[in-house]
Amino acid sequence: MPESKTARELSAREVKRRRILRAAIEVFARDGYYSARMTDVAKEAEVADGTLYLYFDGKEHLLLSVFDDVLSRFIDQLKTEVEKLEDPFAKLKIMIRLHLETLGRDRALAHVLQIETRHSRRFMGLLARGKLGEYLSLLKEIVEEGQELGRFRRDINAGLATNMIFGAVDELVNRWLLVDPSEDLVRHQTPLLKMLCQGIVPCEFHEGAAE
Amino acid sequence: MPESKTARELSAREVKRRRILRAAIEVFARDGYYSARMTDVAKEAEVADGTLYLYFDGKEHLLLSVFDDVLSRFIDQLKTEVEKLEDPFAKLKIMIRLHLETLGRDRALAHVLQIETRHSRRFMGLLARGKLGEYLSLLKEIVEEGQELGRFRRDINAGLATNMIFGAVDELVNRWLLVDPSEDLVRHQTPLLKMLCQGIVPCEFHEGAAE
Amino acid sequence: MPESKTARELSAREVKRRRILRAAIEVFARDGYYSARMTDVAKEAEVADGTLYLYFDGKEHLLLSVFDDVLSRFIDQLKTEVEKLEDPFAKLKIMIRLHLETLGRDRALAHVLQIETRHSRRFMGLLARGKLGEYLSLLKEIVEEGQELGRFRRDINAGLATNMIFGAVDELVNRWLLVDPSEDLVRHQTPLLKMLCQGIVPCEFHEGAAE
Amino acid sequence: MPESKTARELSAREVKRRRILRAAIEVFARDGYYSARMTDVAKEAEVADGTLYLYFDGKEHLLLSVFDDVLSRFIDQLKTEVEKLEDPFAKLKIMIRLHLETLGRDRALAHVLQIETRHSRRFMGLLARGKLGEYLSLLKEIVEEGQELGRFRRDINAGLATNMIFGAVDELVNRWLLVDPSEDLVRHQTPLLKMLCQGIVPCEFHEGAAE
DNA sequence: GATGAATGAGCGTTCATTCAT
DNA sequence: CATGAATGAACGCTCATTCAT
Repeated sequence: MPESKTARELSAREVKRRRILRAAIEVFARDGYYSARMTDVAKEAEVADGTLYLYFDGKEHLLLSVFDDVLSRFIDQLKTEVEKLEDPFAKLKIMIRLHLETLGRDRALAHVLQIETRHSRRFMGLLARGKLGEYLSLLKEIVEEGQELGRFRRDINAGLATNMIFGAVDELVNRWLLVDPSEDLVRHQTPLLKMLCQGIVPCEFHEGAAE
Repeated sequence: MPESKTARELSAREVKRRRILRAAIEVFARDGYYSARMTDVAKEAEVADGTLYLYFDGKEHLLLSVFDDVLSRFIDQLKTEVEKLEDPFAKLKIMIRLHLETLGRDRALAHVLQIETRHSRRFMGLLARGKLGEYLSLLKEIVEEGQELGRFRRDINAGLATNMIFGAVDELVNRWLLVDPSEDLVRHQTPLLKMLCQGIVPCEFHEGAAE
Repeated sequence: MPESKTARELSAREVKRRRILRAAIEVFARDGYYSARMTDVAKEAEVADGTLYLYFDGKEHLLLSVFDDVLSRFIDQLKTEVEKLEDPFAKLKIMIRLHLETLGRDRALAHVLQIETRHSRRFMGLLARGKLGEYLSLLKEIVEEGQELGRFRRDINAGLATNMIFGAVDELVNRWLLVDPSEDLVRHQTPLLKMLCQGIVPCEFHEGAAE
Repeated sequence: MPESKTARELSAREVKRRRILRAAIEVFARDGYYSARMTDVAKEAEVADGTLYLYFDGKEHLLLSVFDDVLSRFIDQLKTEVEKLEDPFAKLKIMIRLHLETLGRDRALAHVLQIETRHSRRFMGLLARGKLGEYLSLLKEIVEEGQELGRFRRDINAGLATNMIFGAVDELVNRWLLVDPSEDLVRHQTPLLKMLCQGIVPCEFHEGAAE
């Protein structure tokens, strides 16, 4: 019976699924996850309320699916791009650029990923152990590879470095969303990368600052 | 009328206010802001439900007050400590240490500040324009002062540096809360500071990485 | 058009109808009428959801049909057996025996008939005016016949006697379902019949008890 | 704190509780348990929707409470009356009379007890193990006492006799509700009692019928 | 006839907030 | 000031039924 479904049928289902996810992004971004009503998501997706539940297990699962779906595609893209490169520094550069580009071109999505998905410990725990963890692993691998090649400092903890890089980028997106909504997010890419690589203290003072 | 209150009366009021705030921290941390019920906060504070509204304007104001109250005291402490110091680098160091210490000694509080207060754009906007903004300004001033003195790189954007520093510390606290709950938060202080100052790339490669 | 159907076609339809009815009995018994979902009945009957509506007008009609179908066959059987007998007492005996046997061999069915079909006045009214009324009439006829022949007391109201007999048997089935699920239902047949016939008071006290 | 409640306060609470229970009886009787909406019960009781939940745990608990409350009072009354009497036959008589009188004077209540509370196995199980079980025990004790005194047949099973008596009375109430709504329920008391005591077969035929 | 994806009306329950005491 | 009983708006989810294929 499932075999009788043609590719076109499956695709029709997927199309509707995407429409619902997109609607969820818009509505969650507009009203906030808690204030958003499922009926409004349905309206935005132009389906009946009940239809949402044919595609997702409930409101929370819908939010989780937005996150996973987007991050899955993002990670796939990232891997493709990263594989083309040799230099860990270049890899790091492309990761930051794609991160900023992806969110910078879709405010609603950025809003949902940065804010609405972080509303509870339980939910953040789910994310951390899911696709987000995968993203961070990818980042960490690049750092470690760079350390092995001697391109990145060997005396730093790779996990901590990953943490700093992600924290800096993440916070940048937050500022963009909350404080400078009109600015161009990607323009910070180069200066941020440079700062992450070189630190904020000139080399001649590294000794003193190392203390 | 308020003037007729004696110091002891005011203090009694303040004591109860603090008790409610502490109760809110515990309950919000335990149940999450949205799941937490005002009646449970009242129970924890050992006051009647209605009494909460004699001290705070509502649930959201209570959360906001937790944030502001804690941050106010934190900022005061910070200013006192920072004023004692001359070296911008030392100032930065003390800021990070106090940040990690303050949250590291109080998980419930950390949880509320890191997670529960970030549930919506509107709320985060409020925070950013409030005490959090003050904290970030303080941080930025230190960076700028360091730049003027030549202790920090002059070719970086102070705002962006502030962003990076805060993002790294903030993310570190997040990881501690969500992933390594048993670890000691403060032990990352020195390595993180070093990494922020020196970057992740050895000085000899700075040219290449600066690109 | 219906005439053009061959016997085999009708039979195929009837087979599916029966399969759905049986599925309904199982699912209603397992989950209760209100909690039962039509989709589960369909699944149990191995037909599509929509197919149910080609055979029955809806959920309530399905329940009603279970009742009517089973009772129709039961009444037919009863009439056949009763017709063979002359003695009203023997007729009463066979009725009680068949009643207990039929339900005693099919818990799911018993459950649906005893409990699920009695959930509302409207529904019970429908039943009382339908096949159940027919069953009670049959019972009443036997009582009246017995009275005419002098085998049953003439000074009792036939309707009331019918009521007592049915009530006693019905309640016996209920106890079996709810309290003694493991017991053998039919073994009560003889003692119950005897009690219905002779009462609970010894003949010598009938005068005093008649009062 | 609870001690500070005066008798008048407790009574005020109890008064409201009763008002809600009465409203539930009316609404459940009118619309049926499943169709009845809590908001209508609230409206009938002239309280806010939420108030219902300050007195009862939910819709099902409300129904259960109707049953338990009424039956508790009924059983208390029954015990009082029964204690005054010596003769088991007289005790049986008063039980049947009170049963028919209590329900006969309150159709809505009768409807809820007879029909709406019997909507599911789970619910009937709850009832059987609760107050209803207590009522049946009381009845059984009377039968057993009568057997010991030789007033009731010693060769019958007391449980089965209890079953017959209750079944007959219960079914009588059902008929009254569903078929003869205008009739007087209590007028059947004496003939029913007589029939239960003497059976439907004249004494001279008892031998043959006993078979 | 058979299918099963889509529909959308319907409701029990929660809980922040109020206000009479 | 403090209390806590009462309020009532708000909404996620279910599932019987329909109908295009």
